[in-house]
Amino acid sequence: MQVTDFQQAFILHFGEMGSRWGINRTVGQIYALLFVSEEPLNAEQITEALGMSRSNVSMGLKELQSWRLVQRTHRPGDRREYFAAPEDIWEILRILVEERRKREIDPTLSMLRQAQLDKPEAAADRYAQARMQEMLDLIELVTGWLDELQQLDQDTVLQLMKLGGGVKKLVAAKQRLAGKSRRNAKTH
Amino acid sequence: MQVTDFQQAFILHFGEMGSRWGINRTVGQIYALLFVSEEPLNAEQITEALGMSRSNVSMGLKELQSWRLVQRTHRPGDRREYFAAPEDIWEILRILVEERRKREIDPTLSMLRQAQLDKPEAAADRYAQARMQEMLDLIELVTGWLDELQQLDQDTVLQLMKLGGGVKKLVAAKQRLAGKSRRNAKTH
DNA sequence: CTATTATTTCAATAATTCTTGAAATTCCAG
DNA sequence: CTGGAATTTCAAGAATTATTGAAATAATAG
Repeated sequence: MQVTDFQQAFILHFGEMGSRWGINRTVGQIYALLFVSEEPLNAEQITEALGMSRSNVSMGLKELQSWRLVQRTHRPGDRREYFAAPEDIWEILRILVEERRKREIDPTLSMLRQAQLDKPEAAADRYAQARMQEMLDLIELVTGWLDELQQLDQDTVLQLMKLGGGVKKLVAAKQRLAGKSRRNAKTH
Repeated sequence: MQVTDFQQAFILHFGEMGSRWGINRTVGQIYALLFVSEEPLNAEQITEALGMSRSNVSMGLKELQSWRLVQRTHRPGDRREYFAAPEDIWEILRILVEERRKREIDPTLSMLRQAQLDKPEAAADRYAQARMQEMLDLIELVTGWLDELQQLDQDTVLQLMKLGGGVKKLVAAKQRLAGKSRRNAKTH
């Protein structure tokens, strides 16, 4: 297996961006290669295409699997494993959001929730706790919303995004309706 | 300056998460300290509170400034600089989104756009180009939408997020209206 | 100006992360 | 089973990144 110059530019870019994305160069390159390859590739092919060691490829694939970013397949009469990026790019985005959230946000959520169980005496600590509460509320709001977006069908999300700033009118309209029907109800 | 145990838990957590967030331990700790401190702090206070070297604090503050995540202030009759995290946590989120986008996404957007200028002959390259186009379209859709969200006033965003999955009905309603008014118009 | 304090830069070294080849393990056809 | 191919693990070395103290620079009070 040999990569073309056209593919190479993409692969090298992903390798270099890798460090900013929290993966290493190897992992970035492997993923880029799989992403632009029409057919699944086995480890040997990846090794040859990228010019890195076989063990490095093995570790890189392992990491990509822990991210759920590659699918494993087999060819009949061939006991080697073949790897591919998911075909659907929305699926890739969904997985990325989920995994990054699990690694980069959830641990902090736990810590922030834990901190709210305390009942600090000192003024400095009470201020700190209030700040942490603000952070916790914001993260819960945003991640909760992402959860709901993920439940939606793709077309609704697409329409919402294309709507862009136009969503303001819709939300305003909704507010008026809600206000009307709640005029005699208890607000919370 | 000395941090309390309550603050310490938060600071150490941010230090450890730093590597996952693409900043180093030092920078994470400095930011955490500023975030939970009611008053702005000078470099000397930070050094003492976190038990790291003065030069490390200087570099860390420099990096946080490049992220626009700290504000510099002065006290009358004191020529030292004082640093603080922005008061408004939405502002912090907005800046984080902007800066991460600038560092983690924009370079890739450029590369993907560049790749679309090619007119590859080989089938493999044509497939690769199509995949890059898919990626480009998705990133442009999402970042374009984030841009529009940032233009909106905070209350609208808050309402939208609280709406959660309920946005589906709204979008569907909007679709019906649009369909009606476009029935005799050219679709694009 | 000058002395003193505040801040930054920089080169060294400490710490961490990445990459590799060799060895160990797993897998399966025969 | 057994032998060889496929894959993973691991320890060592390479490369990168983080941290520090010392020196240089900048800022300002007197």
